[in-house]
Amino acid sequence: MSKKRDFKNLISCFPSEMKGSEMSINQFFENYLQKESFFLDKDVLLSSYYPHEIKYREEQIQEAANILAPVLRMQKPSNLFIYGKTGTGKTLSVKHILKSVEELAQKNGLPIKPIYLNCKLKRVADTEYRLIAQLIKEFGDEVPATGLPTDEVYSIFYAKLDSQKMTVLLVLDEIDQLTKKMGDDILYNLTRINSELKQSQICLIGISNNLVFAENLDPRVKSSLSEEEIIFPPYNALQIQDILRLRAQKAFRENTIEPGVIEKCAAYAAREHGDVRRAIDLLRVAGELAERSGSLTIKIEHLDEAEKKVESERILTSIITQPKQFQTVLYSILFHCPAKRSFFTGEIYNTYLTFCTKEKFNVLTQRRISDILAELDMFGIINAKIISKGRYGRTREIVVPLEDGLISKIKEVLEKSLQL
DNA sequence: AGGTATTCACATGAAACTATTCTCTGAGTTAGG
DNA sequence: TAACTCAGAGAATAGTTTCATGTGAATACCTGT
Repeated sequence: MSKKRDFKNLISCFPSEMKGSEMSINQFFENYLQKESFFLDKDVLLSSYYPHEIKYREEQIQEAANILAPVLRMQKPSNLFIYGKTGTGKTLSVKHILKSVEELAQKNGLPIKPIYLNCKLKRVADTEYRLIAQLIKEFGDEVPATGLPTDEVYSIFYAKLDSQKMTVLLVLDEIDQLTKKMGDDILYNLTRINSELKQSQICLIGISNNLVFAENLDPRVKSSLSEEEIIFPPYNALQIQDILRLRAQKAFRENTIEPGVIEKCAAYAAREHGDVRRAIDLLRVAGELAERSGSLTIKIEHLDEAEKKVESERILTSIITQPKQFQTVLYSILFHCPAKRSFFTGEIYNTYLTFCTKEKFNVLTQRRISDILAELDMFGIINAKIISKGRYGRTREIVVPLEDGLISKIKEVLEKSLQL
């Protein structure tokens, strides 16, 4: 995806009269090669990068390690629950611990199996069935994607798990997504697994970025799931600066970043509840933009530009991955934009109706549109606030917070996708 | 003037339905011995 | 008789519909001054 984009940008750098001439392409590539890149190692700034040390999380890691340590003596550790906003290093820290547990286990020949699953991944672990199916896969077996009763899958899993003595450390990342969709029966079943097993045991580690997640759980589940809890506080601006500097040192050549850039980048992220991932992403994009524009250093302008770009790209990608009806509804909203920026549910439903009849799409009920609007709000594409207009009813007041340029870009994308 | 009852236009919840994809099972069919 | 084919029953899942109930405050209506 991003490679494609890079390529497009490369091409658009040509003066148009040179396009198609082979000489100039060679020339261009040669120049490109000769010019020193900003980046020493771009991977450091990718979300897949795995740092050796995790700064400002020593305390939490130590605590988690204390709780999980009994596993090395083949005792069952308490189930653990980890809270913290996005980009506060939860996943990274847990993976870090898992890795060292795994290494130790391997060295000493202990039968410990750490498993990490992200419950948000669509079609991987976002339902009860798939979660168990994925676990079975971890044990090197396959189970059909559908057609089997869930209990059947459970018993296969039990058989697998109990076939030899072992301790499983099961990490469920974004566990709130699981219960949001399926209810907390799944968690209840998971916590009960241990009583079904004869020789093996399983220790659950739940990760959630919803701080009040456990509050609305079944009390039985809650007590057994969160025997221990760790909270990951958000990083403050200074800490983010420090982390960014560390990464930047590895990623960029010396003296490529102008003073103030890191500080501003950190400030952006601190504003977004201390999300470091976001900050790192921002820095990378700023670097790419600076390099492309031929600048010698990364300036604050590049950072500002990067922020816009990251945001609009986030929105565009989330739009194109949505189903047709979502796009249709969004198009109905944007239809009157930017002339009009605020709408009520009824208005949108009406434009949606006329639009659908005109294009011969099948029409959904208002009930469904209401849900779709709520979801669009969650994505941050629109701002929907429920207001009461007194005698004139209760409705969502929908505001489109996007810039005009982005709106027309989105419209373009939607028209292509809906084949208008 | 002040209080309360209504009323609107949806929001929100739960359950049921639809279509798709896939497995499992058992009856019927076929080919080889 | 073993192997193969194929239809039908059952499941999981995503997306949706149907039905029922909830809701905040501007207005209509009433009450007492």
